[in-house]
Amino acid sequence: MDTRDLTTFAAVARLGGMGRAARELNTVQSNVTQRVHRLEEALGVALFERSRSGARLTAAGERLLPYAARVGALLDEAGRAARDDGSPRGALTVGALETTAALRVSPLLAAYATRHPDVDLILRTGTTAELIDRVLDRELEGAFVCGPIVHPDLVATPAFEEELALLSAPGERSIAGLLGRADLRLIILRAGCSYRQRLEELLARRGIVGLRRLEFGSLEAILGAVAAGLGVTLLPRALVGPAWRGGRLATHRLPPAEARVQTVFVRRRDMLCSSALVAFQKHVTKGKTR
Amino acid sequence: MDTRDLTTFAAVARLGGMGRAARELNTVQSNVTQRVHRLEEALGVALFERSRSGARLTAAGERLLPYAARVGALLDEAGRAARDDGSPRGALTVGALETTAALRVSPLLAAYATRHPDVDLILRTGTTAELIDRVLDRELEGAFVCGPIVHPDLVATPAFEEELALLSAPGERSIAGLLGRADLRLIILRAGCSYRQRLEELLARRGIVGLRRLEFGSLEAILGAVAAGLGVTLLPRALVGPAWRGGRLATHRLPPAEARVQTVFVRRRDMLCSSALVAFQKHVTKGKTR
DNA sequence: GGTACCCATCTGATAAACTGATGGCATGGA
DNA sequence: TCCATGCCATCAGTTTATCAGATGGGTACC
Repeated sequence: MDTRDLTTFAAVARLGGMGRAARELNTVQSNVTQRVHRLEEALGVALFERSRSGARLTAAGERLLPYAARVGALLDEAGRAARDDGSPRGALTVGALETTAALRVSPLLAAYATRHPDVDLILRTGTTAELIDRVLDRELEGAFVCGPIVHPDLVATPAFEEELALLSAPGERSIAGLLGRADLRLIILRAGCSYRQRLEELLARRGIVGLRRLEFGSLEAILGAVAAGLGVTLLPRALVGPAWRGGRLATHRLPPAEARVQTVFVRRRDMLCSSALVAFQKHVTKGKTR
Repeated sequence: MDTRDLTTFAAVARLGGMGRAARELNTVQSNVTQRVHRLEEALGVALFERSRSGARLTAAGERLLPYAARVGALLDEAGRAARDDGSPRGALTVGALETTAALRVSPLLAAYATRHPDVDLILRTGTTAELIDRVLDRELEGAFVCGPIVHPDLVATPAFEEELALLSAPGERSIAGLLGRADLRLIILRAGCSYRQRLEELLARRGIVGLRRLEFGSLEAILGAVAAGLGVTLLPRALVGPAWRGGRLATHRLPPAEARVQTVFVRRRDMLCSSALVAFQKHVTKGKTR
């Protein structure tokens, strides 16, 4: 069973046809047909049901498909393991929540980049759910997400602890007074944001439901909107930097049980830790205890 | 990275030379050289240190080697998964302790063979340690061994419960009297036998250490030796069948804490369960509750 | 009854792998 | 010292595998 036969097989399965797979693989249809045939002959089972509209996986094909991906991932990992001589280098792709990226990761990356100049750092941002999907798909070696995370294929290590606070325009001093306003609106970063859910739970516990939502694409935009009196938001308190302190924003502290949120670093349990990643995790831990 | 490149690489690593690998792979040395070269070029690292006496793995080669085995195992498993349509067939290779094989597995296999005629059953015997090694090496799909087994890569399910008994030649009625004899010898099956250790622990608790040991290759030989008065042994009580009951052997029952031993069925956690194995485990469970 | 799209098959061209021979090199024995 | 041995690298010729492109059969849809 050849590696390329498997990737060809996977492409046919994914695209639902040999011709389409051929186009994607930059080859011709007859070639794909031949590879699939050879794979079927080697296995002794039919992998596709051919029809006028393309090729559909048989039961045997369905069983084989996950292995194609696993073999590919394993070969990838083998290459990285062989190349990785213990000194961090190459690309390190990690993910982070936008808030974590803004608040914690920048200084970390700066120190890391200085210490390990041979590593090309790539930082992707997204919501907890998006980042976890990407870690599971091996697009990211790891990610900072909103904890706690319990997943059989993931390892989570505590990285940071944040204190969330309600932010509003200045003027209202008490949370109760703030939340009592009829025209209250929630300002959130994006649809799947972990803090959005926390904010809604927090309000629900106070009997407030069904509020209007405003969605903004960046943290600065959110803070600006809050300062302009468009609504309230829930964000790490430390995120409100000096530029926003001087009376432009009001920060309402919450009881510890609601305020504290842990940011964890997750990675696939079965995936090789590159030296670059090991060093990165060391930096994170060092930064935490410091 | 090609599959054959990896197997070639593994052969060179194992045999310590390209020429030797070529002989094993039924090809010529120049070919092996070429494959290794290509692999090294693809990875960008040297995998072997060439010398007059052969080829030795570099650090990068050491890191790559385990992946060669893993990829091979995964491809194997992929093939079996694709072929396995849910109805048990093909080869099923399991292991068992000699005592378990004699006492429990034979009737099980008979019933299983009748129920699933398309399965070629292969039973290997050995000690617990040997069998576990073979399961870990994927030479066996599973094995009956002496429990309890705790291992991160293995799953163990209880299969049988045995009552061990001290066996001796007739004449001595009490265990104390039996063990008090100065010329006492232990008769054991083989070096790594799990019951041997239990027997020695049992004697040690009674202050008896440093006894002579006799080693025999088969259960029948052991029972014969015991009957002939050569020494004592520790075996499942049920193993002493009718042929040995009529006064030729004395069975000394032990307190439950020492007598009870559980036989478990172990298999690799990460390995595909073939339909033949699933059906086999079902038979085992059925036999247990019956 | 075209037309479009699908897969299977065939054929010649191209690329890759394989074989066998050769050479360099170090070692160990006569 | 010299030869035999065993090792790997390299090269050239052959065989094999892979590829691209064309063709044909089949079905669905217009």
